Amino acid sequence: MNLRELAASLGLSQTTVSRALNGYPEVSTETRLRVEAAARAANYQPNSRARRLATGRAMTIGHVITHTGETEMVNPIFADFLAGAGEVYAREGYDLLLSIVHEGAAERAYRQMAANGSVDGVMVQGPRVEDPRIGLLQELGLPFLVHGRTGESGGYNWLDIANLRAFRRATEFLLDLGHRRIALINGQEAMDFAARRRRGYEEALRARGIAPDPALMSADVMTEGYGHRAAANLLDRGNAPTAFLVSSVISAIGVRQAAIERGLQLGRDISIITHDDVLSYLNNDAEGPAFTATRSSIRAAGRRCAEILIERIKHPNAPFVHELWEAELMVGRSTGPAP
Amino acid sequence: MNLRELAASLGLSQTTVSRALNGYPEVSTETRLRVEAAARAANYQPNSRARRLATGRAMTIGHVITHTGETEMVNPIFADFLAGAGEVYAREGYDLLLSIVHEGAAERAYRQMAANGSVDGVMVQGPRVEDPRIGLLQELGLPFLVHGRTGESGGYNWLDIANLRAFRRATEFLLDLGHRRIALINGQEAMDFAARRRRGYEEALRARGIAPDPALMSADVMTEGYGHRAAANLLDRGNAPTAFLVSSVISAIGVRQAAIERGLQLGRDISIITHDDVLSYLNNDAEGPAFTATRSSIRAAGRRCAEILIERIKHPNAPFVHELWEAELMVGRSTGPAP
DNA sequence: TGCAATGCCCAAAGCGCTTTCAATTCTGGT
DNA sequence: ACCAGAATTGAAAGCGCTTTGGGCATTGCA
Repeated sequence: MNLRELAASLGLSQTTVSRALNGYPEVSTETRLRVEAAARAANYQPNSRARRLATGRAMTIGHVITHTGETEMVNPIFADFLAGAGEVYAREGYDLLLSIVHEGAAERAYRQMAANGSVDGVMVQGPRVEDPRIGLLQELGLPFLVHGRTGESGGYNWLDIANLRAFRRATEFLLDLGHRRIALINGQEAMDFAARRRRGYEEALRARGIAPDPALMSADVMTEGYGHRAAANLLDRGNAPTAFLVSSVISAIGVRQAAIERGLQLGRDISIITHDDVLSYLNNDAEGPAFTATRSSIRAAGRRCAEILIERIKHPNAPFVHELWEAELMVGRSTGPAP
Repeated sequence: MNLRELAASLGLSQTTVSRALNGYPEVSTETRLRVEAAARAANYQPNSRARRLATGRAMTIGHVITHTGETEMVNPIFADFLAGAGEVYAREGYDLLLSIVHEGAAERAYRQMAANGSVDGVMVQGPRVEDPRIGLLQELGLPFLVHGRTGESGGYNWLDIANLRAFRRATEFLLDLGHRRIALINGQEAMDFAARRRRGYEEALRARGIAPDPALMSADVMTEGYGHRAAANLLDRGNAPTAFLVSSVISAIGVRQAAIERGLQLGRDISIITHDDVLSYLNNDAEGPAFTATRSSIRAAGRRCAEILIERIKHPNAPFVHELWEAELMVGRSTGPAP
């Protein structure tokens, strides 16, 4: 059933039927009701391809997700972020076009989306300290929103969590507990969030007169194995750290495992603070938080990011939106006074 | 730049330009080369909205992912599955339309995709033993492929792993090591894969004259917390199991944690076998597999599923494809003789 | 040389909507 | 009874592409 047939069956023009269904005012209430009833009865659904061509809007938002490096790893937090954003898209009538490509192919993916007209805007995730995507998208004139931000955080919309403050705060918390040798198990520091977290960590140490020790810091893609490996190395040396600051729960699980294998008890012999994105399948909250953590829901971020992006698409010339979310510090059972 | 302008700039008709770019034979090689060069120079990209309307094909595949139950959990294996499928889609020129909805809203999502014409086919993941989606999609006449299968596995395409055999094999492996009290920490048994795994487990036990003990079996959404809780309960009772068979690495991490908290050493005091979907961020292989596991890459499955689905879209009347993959049993450090 | 078969290209008709512009009918005010 | 203006409705022109149905040269064959 298409519009023409529906119109014919009602003895009306396509124009009127289209207007009635799209809520235009110049249709009498009586006809509108008749049209709506008929549409429902016939289970009429406007053809989205035709509508998109006619309106020039794609009613679609693009997410380009890159997998990193040799491991081809897909960051698992994307699933929860997408779930949050997807909720809002569905509510607002937008589709979500997902493109998972290797890092090097991202630029082509964006260019294609822009030239193609298959999306009205794109979501940018996991920005690097210097990220070519920002400039590219500005040049392409495609509305976009960055979850996170780059060093240069001026001329575009972003939503970020206060990574620096979160990690400074977490470090201070450990310092207050008497820890002096605190390790940082960070994500890749080319990523903006990781660079900020490191700065927060270093600032807190320096403020107490402790010089950051490069030997206590590592940075890599945040898998469980990486957490395990990095912690094992540190714990097996002389002068091992008494506390770990870890950038993701997944890596923190590896760190915990390394500690346990060495007979160390969490919260007594060793302390761990992790950043917790509140992933649904790694609930840190189950029976009281296992890990002390800086916490901020990635899913909630996804929701809000979608809202801001849609707002931008509707009003491309509105002033830029910058939203900075504080992470909360949740005290769990993985921290305690320095031994 | 659109087709008309490009054609005008070349002094050719739209027809010829369109044919030249789409590889139709009735264009002279000379003109084809001229057209291709001009298109490249002008960075011409056909408008996908117009093309879709004209061809009637959406060149898009829909994935409807449901989140389950109260926790609103998004199964993390979807990210890797999508990455695999996405590779193939990109290669074949298809887009991936992702819809993440609450379970109850899935039917509407499918109906809309079908009525709307926004996709050429859909991928169905995580089927239940009886899954209404199969019948719905058959009725809607939308090409689809099921990753997994249902009890009724006849009239549709699917790709599945041999869940029953994998878990029978794993159980036999534990029995051969002398274990007699083996716990099953399964996924929700309304899900087809979990039901089959349970049958494999029970078959293996019965074949050795051991009656399956309901007290040793549990089934739930496979989070880390669930694994921890279930294992803790079993270990704290009298007559605790000496081995665990776990349906996902994430839950297995919880099980391991519970064991360790009780001073048990993996592979000596307690054995764990898990199913490993080879998630990129939970590499079980890092420095020799930590867990003994039945293993099958979800990403490889995603790739193959995409291929089969696209094949189906191209040839809707081809005979049904059923592909059953064996999972391999990888022996790691988490299993040993019964104490 | 004549005629059918190719080869190559074009005009125009869709695809199924939205939207502009115009026409018609109804009002209310005079 | 007459007319401006509001209220409704329709015809038709796109949106930018693909594809059908020719048309005109050129070639191959008798």
